[in-house]
This record gives sequence, structure tokens and C-alpha cells, in this order.
Amino acid sequence: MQPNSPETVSLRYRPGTHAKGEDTLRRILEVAIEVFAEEGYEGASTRTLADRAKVNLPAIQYYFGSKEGLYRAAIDHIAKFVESRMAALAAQAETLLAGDPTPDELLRMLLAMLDGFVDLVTTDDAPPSACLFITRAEVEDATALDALHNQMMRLVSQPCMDLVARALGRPLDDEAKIRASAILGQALMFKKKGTKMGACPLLGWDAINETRLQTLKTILREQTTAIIRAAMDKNS
Amino acid sequence: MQPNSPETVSLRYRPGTHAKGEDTLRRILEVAIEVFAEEGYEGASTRTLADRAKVNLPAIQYYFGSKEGLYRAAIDHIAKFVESRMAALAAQAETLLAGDPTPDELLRMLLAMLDGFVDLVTTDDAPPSACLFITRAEVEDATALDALHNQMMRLVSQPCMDLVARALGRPLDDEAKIRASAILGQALMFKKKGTKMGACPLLGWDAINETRLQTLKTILREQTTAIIRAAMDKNS
DNA sequence: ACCTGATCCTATCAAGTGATACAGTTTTAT
DNA sequence: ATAAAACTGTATCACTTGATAGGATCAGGT
Repeated sequence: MQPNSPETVSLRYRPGTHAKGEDTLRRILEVAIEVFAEEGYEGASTRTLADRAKVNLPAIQYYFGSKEGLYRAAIDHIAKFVESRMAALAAQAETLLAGDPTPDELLRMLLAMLDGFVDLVTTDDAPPSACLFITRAEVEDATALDALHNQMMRLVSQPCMDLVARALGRPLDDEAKIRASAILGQALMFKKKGTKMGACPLLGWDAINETRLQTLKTILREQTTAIIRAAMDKNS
Repeated sequence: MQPNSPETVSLRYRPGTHAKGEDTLRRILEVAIEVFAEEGYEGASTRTLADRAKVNLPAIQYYFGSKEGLYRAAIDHIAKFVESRMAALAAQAETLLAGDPTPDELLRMLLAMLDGFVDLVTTDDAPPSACLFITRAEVEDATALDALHNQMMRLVSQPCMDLVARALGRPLDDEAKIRASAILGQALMFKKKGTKMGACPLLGWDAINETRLQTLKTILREQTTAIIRAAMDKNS
């Protein structure tokens, strides 16, 4: 069963307030992101989660109320991570759009967002396998994931669509949306881990180091520029 | 547990030889593709599978040896479907590359492959939710899926990379591979079902009808042309 | 020092899992 | 027609799953 029911369990005390408890809580959460990403919600058994976090079984219920609670907490953590990575760019785009930007400014902003998105999906930081977790979130349709979905829309897709539409001097119609989605789609092939058919195995890239990341960004920037330029020519 | 162990069970008889048996076998298989796509391997219980196929529980073991056998059969079915959709185009590309094609011919071939790929990922035919199944196959890392992975490489990625490399007059290096992957990535955002963060929900597209499909294809063709043209200019 | 709440552990539960045994029924071949 | 094989159904197995009970231990505040 997917965690679609609302959280009903309320904890008796306030776990995670002592130094020791806070530590194990973090450990469980971090391991959970990893294991949920690797195995999926159903695939990750509470026993595996507990073992990998080096705690005993009831610790999960103690700290998070239930397996579902832990899943929700993991989603929350990922959402905060995405926020920390993309919020600034999204805000920047919004203020730019509020003014009277030139097409060139709009393109530069779009390229910056694309760069940020590439960073996001190729990163290995903070919550390891955060990206794989998001990839899984794509197919698992728990309502618990709606918040994450909405956030990705708000911080990534929406700003890009707005930028593209304005750059082309068009309303926010299907064409603008399609173009923006396709531009972001370019980057999705290069997700860090957990994609068997993605570009990285094809390229023989076991890991994305700094050099490769720069190459990738440069090419995607070039291509996006070409896309926008051509579309602008056509629309004028 | 993911189905990574080789198939050892051999059936006592030859099920599916009678007319009636063949029918129920197909029914189970079709339902299985749907349910595996929706729920994942672990998530799809044998009881759900049996219920949805309107057969009793042991029918799965009778016809497919085990749940894993059914999963393998489902993968096989999808692989044949992909083959039927992409094999002709892949062969066409290969013969073109064997000759001495002009850049323009290469571009046209690439656009044709892109069109075919868009058809593949947006289709609703044959095995319903075949695409969602493939999306899931992307993250579930059962060795049983390797055949499907390899096939996608062989019939889609590899030909596209070869075409791009040749069109740019380059060897099959990282740049060519990246460009080809990114081009295909554009289409991936528009996968038919089961993608919460994909482009379709963003566009408010509940379903992709013929009109929308044409719009999408036209834009992606335009963008791909722009990408290749710009890259050719730079590389000359 | 001491007490309260936070933390951790062993043992256990009820439900659900994939799989099998085995008997009954239908279909096909001769 | 009749035997053999293909098919279907009921009951049940051994196992894993998420969750809980209830007690032992620890830490922090007074």
C-alpha cells in the first residue's frame, strides 16, 4: 500500500530533543532517503531501514510514528534540499519578469536556471541519492509526494515556461510550455544515479566530475540558445 | 526481493497450448504489464494480479512458473513491442550510415527517429501502460531488465548518437553523445502516463490526441534542427 | 541524589506475501 | 468412448511484513 492516507499517529513525547536522540533521528532519515531511493517505498522494509541505520526495529515507529511517517519526513527533507538549490534562481526569474526585460536578459536567465537544474539533477551532495529519490517519486503516485511535485513545478517548470513565453513574445500557450519542457528534458537524461537507460551509462560516465559537468553545461547552454534564437526568428 | 536470480523452474506440461489456456495466459500477461507498471514489482502482489486478470492465485505459477517468470514474460512482451516500433527506423539509419550520406540526409533521418521515439513514448496502443512500465524499468534495477535496456540502447540511443556524430563530422565522442542524448531527452518529458512531474500535467494535457501529437512533433523537429544546425556551424 | 521523560531493546502479534498440494473439471487426441 | 493432458479451484504452508507491548537503561533538570 502506498502512503496515501493522512498521518493520524501523534507521538506521545517529543523525540529527538536530547542530543543522542537527535543524532539517531538524523541517521535514520538519511539512511531512509538512500534506501527508499534504491528500493522504492514497498521495497524498503522497515528491517532493512533499521539495520542500515544501525538502530533497532521500533526506533522507526518511535521517531517517525510509522513507516509512512518516515517516508513523509524523507520527502520533506528532499523538498527542503530542492528549495535550497532552486529558490534563489526562481525568485530572480520572478523579479526579472516583473520588470521590462530584454530578450537577451530573458535568455541569460533561462540559461542560469538550466544550469541550476543541471546542478540539481547531477549533484551528489547533501542527501545522497536525493536525485534517484526524485526519479522514483516520478513514478510512485503517493499523495505524500504531491508537495514535492508542486514544488518542482513552482521552482523549476513554471519560471522556465514564463521565461520562454516572454522571450518569444508569446502568451503562456502550449508552444511556450512545450519548448520549456523540452529544454528542461535535455538535462533529465543526465541524472546522477539509478537510471539504467540514461545518458551516463551510454557515455561510459561512471561519475560526473567537474570537467564533465562543465562540458555538459556548455553544450546544453549552446543548444538552448540555438532553440530560443530559432524560435524567436520564427515568431517575429 | 528483485528478480535477479535465473529462472530455474521448468513447467511440467506445456500450458497455453489449448485455446482456452492461451486466452487466459494472454489475459494474465496483459494485466500484469498494467499492474507492474502501476505498482512496481514489489508493489504488485500475486493476489492483485490474479484478481485483476480474473483468474485464481495458482494460475500465475501454473502459466509462468513464478511471479518472477511473469515479470520476465511482461518484459519480453514490452521488448517485442519496442522492437516492432523502432526496428525499421534503426535499420534504416544503419544502412544510411553505411553509405555516404549528406548532412541533410542525416538530419532528416535523425528527425524521423525522433518522431518514432515520440510516438513510442506517447502511444497508448498494444500493451497499455507499456510506457509507464518502461519508466519504472528505468529505476528498478533487476537484471531481468537488462535485455530491455540493451534494446533501447541498440534501437534508439546508438543510432541517434551515430547520426549526430556523422552530421557534425565528428567521431563518436562525448560531445556527440551528449547532444544525441539531450535531443532524445526533449521527448522524454512527454511520456504518456505515470509521470507526475512531466510535461503533460503541466500543459493540462489529460491525454495526447492527434492534434497535440502533431504540435509536439513539429516543435521538437524545429528545435532539433536548430540544435544540429548551430552545432554544425560551430564545428565547421 | 533523584525523578521524569527520552531512548533503546527483546519478544511478539496479526496481516499479507509467494508458493504448493491436491482434488476436481474440461478439452483434445486417438 | 476413453485415456491423457490441460486447466481450474480450495485449502494451506512457511515466511516476511509493519506495528506494538512492556520493560530496561540513559540523560538532563531540579
